[in-house]
Amino acid sequence: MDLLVGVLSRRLGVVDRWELERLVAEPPRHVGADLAFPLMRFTRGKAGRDVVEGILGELRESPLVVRAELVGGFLNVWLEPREYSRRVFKALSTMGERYGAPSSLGRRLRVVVEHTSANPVHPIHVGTARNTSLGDTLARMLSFYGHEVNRRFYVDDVGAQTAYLAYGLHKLGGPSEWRRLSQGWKPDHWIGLVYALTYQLVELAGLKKRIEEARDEGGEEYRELVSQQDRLVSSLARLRERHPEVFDRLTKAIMEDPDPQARVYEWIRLYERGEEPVRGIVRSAVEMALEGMRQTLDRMGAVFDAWDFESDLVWGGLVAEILARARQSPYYTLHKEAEALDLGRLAEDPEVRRRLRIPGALEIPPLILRRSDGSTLYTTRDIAYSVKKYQETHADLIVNVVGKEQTLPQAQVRLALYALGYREVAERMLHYSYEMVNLPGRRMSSRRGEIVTVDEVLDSLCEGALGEMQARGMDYPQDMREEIAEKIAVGALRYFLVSVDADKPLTLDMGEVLDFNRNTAPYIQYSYARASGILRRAGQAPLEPPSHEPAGTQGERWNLLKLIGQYPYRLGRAVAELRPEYLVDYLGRLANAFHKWYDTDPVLAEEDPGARAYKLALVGALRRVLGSAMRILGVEPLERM
RNA sequence: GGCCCCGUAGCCCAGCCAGGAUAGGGCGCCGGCCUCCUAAGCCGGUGGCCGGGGGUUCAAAUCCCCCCGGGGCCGCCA
Repeated sequence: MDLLVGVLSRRLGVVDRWELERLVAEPPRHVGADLAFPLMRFTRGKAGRDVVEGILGELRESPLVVRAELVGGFLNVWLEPREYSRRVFKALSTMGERYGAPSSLGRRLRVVVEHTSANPVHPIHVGTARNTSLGDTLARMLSFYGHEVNRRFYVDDVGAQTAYLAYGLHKLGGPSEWRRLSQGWKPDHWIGLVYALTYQLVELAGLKKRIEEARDEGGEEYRELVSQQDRLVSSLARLRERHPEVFDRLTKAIMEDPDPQARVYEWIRLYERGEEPVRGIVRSAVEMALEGMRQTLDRMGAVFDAWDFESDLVWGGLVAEILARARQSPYYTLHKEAEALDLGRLAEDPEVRRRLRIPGALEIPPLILRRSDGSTLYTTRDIAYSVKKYQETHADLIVNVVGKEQTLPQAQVRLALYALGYREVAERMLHYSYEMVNLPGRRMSSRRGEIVTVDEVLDSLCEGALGEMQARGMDYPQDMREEIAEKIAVGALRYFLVSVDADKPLTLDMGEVLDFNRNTAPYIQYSYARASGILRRAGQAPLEPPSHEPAGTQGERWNLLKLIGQYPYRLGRAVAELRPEYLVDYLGRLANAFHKWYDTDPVLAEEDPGARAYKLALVGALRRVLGSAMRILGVEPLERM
């Protein structure tokens, strides 16, 4: 690959290696070559003939090439397996565990990856799990590649949701009483229940009032309100079953409150101003939720360098600073009496759109910064947060893993930053968007308390893995079986969630994920376990580069070797384009090539000592590459399964 | 209504940005392979107007235009 790109670059006068590298392809099977390159676009006209001859001549001189020819505009190259093998093993031995990463990075980038940032009022659900899987995988990819990565979780504790939660919790007593009531519950699950109950009860109280008022008039509106009430009541009835004591106490307390809705709105403002006791109550509530969420994130293998509280941006004055700047800005405007930025004009500049990656013809409505009651909006605080992320890290790239549905607000944040003079920040921000995760036949709603949590999904996957092990008669001790099942479950979920283009909606069919159907984490883990088994039985240190390569580096063995040699390029592309699914695709191919070879060419039964040593080294190389790519994807390599 | 994303076998997906060889995988279905390194594996078979139409090009799944279908966004929510 390096050779080919080098020769092409010289002969074609193309300086951008990346441009050439991306075009190097796998030739169709009927050709039988090892590498292919579409030359036709570079060699139009007669002048091309000399260039082609030059390329072919130079390639043929290399010890790495046995054959090179031009067919139908394609440059096809056949590699010399022994020489190729020598080079791959050399790279493996010099790079060691870092094989796959570049030996010298052009420039080590500082990258912020903000991900997950789930609302601290309920457990993490499967949609968020996609965010976590993508974000953590991107971070691992970049970090393995040699970049400096800073992983951040944005705690969205300002606004209506935490106010509802805190208001409800307050009605139940203080933190010690919360602990008592949540005995036997995972903290975030209990929090999620209290949040859903509080939200619906407050809603119900408001509804009752409106029904009272509309009673005399009757008619369509009245009937609509009553049917809304019926839906709420039946939803509440389902929630009561989960925890009758909490339900009864909350219902009593909230219904006694003359105007719960107004109380909650008041709490939003009080918290934003940082006033006690609301401040303390909200913080304790959020801490409790985070405690539970952290357990789940640990389970998924996602760790963070920083937990940034939204409220700190408000209390610390950064939000006020943004507002002050906005008032000085030519884009400042009043939108129906609320302070706003009119970014439409700025967004018309094609140069700005390009630099800030504003999609297509996306129209930019005015961005409200502050409600008429003086409280700020999420997006306003997000502008401040972006500034903070940059000020603390001076990152070259700030990746925000945020759902697709926030495309507009994300674009508004970048434009606002640009308009307010934070141009560097704006240009370095990347909205890494991903589509929703659907569940067949279920609509999730955290307000109704109807969500499918990551914990449930992992438990269920764990059970499935245990069942499979049982069916296969694995006689490992119980605790070992459970440990393996857990690693399979986490791997299966993470692998699945990053396996398809983030732009595509994903349907998480529990049956399908449990099926472990093909290019799945367990398939890869199984390959790793197989390779480990061979090396274990061989009882020797793997990856000693063989003193000589035996003849017969061909067929399945050759395919496997070629794939192992491709790891640096595959990983390089995945990192450059931030596409973890490339790695998933690669792992699937690699594991498949190994299984094919495994089935046709025994390692341990090989009688020729040189050949045996070589095969063992190949297994060792495979195992290292598998392990490396798996760890990047957050899939635990398993010695046995 | 405006805008964004998606549409490739019965089902799921890669390829599209940066056009090139006979459009690749997987699941499912049918049929094979365990006296031998883990059968969560391997082999064979089955299945495609690449949503539809037009255009650009020597060449279109890929680029442009129109249309259809699915999802999302357009809030003093997040």
